[in-house]
Amino acid sequence: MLKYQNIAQKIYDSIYQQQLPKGSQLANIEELINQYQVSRTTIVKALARLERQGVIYQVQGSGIFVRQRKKSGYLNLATSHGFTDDLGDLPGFTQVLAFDVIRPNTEIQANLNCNSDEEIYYIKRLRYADGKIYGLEHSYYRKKLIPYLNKEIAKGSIFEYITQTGQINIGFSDKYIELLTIDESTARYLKLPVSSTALFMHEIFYTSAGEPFDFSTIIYHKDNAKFCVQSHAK
Amino acid sequence: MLKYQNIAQKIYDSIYQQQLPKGSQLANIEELINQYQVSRTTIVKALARLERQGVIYQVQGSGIFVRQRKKSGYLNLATSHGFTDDLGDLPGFTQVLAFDVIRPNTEIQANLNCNSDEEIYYIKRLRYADGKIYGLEHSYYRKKLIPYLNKEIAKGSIFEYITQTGQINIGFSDKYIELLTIDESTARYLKLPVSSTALFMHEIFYTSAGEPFDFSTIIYHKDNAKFCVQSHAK
DNA sequence: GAGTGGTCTAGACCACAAC
DNA sequence: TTGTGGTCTAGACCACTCC
Repeated sequence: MLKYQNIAQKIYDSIYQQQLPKGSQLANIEELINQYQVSRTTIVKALARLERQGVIYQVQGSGIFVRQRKKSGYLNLATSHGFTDDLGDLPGFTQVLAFDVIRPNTEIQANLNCNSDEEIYYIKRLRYADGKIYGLEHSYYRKKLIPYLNKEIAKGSIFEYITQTGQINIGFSDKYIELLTIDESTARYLKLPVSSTALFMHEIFYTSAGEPFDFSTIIYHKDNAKFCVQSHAK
Repeated sequence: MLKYQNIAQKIYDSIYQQQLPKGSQLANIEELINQYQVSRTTIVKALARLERQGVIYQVQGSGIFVRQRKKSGYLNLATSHGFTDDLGDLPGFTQVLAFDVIRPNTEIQANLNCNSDEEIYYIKRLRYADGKIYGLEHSYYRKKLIPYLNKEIAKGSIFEYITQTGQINIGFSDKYIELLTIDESTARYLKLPVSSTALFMHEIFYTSAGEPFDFSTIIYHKDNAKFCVQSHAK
């Protein structure tokens, strides 16, 4: 782990171990340099990371302060890798409805930037959080980039699996959100009336080398899914 | 304007002037150092900024590449200051339904971190984009932090006004998103049936000094509002 | 004016990719 | 092995806040 990441983590931990309320002032940069025995640049970089994550904010000429933590139960769209990752505060559960290797149709080809003969994992899952139906997800993973998956892994977090086994380094993602009217089949899964309105998310995840490896669409239950974006102008 | 911001802007401009397609490789860091006659750190910082904005991605050992631009018509939740700012590609229009100075109720006090006797601008606006009803917005601004506003300014972009007049430096924001069933009054404004489902956003903007200055709730028209988040793991 | 964050430099060295 | 991005250092100086 890199120095600046390490220091960012330690500062983060100390904030939440001490349960510092929003607005609390942290040690200044000079003190942090002494405390961690690194150069100024490294401290500044660690702080920039925490600022981007919504943990702190810095005020020139004044100090470093703790930012308000996001409300519990809201999925952070900027930092989360989908679902399991960010709802740690709520007990989750996943039901795998389909797990197959398929050939991509033109929509999938366009989103994953692949040919029609490439092998693709297709996974359909129903997600629960806090005992409630959270969303219905259709995912497509390129087998070429993720050589091994199975139904058991799909019950948990695929992202956790592929990153921890070193198969994939996640780089960046594009997420598109809109509302749609659900069809009969989706309505059955979400236990909602046909023609209900739901939040629809279309997302593509790329490796750190810039290759798309996951295309997913998720239809979220209108009453149970909530989202959050904490951003910073700097 | 700071060097690294300036360079980031120039690189950004050159990408879109040349209409470089996604995946195009840019000059390497050494070349950029020569081209702009600055230190390595400054180039790296400019590139980090562009990467955060979703413009480029960098691959260690390989190069710097142009990222896919977000689809047109989707409001970028991570970078936008609401509405006018980010839908530059679509013609917009705003109808001001109310413009008053009020005293905050407890909900507004909690969100703006102020007392019950502080003066607050209350602005109710109906937003249009591309000729369609986009959303109904209720905004609360602290008069203490934004001394002057009027109905004319509210027809345009309040954010543009307060930043360009130097009244406010925007620091960061919290946005919360969920779905709700609209009431009769909202339904009339949005020209939708009562009990339609709509996307509801609750947002708070803070100054760079960490003071909340704007609390807004927006009910977006289910058929016309679309959103996007481009994020980066680094 | 004293204190605090932010920018910038020049240069060394590390990590990863492509050949 | 070479080229490329990424990290880290020590130190100078700038910009802003608060007293």
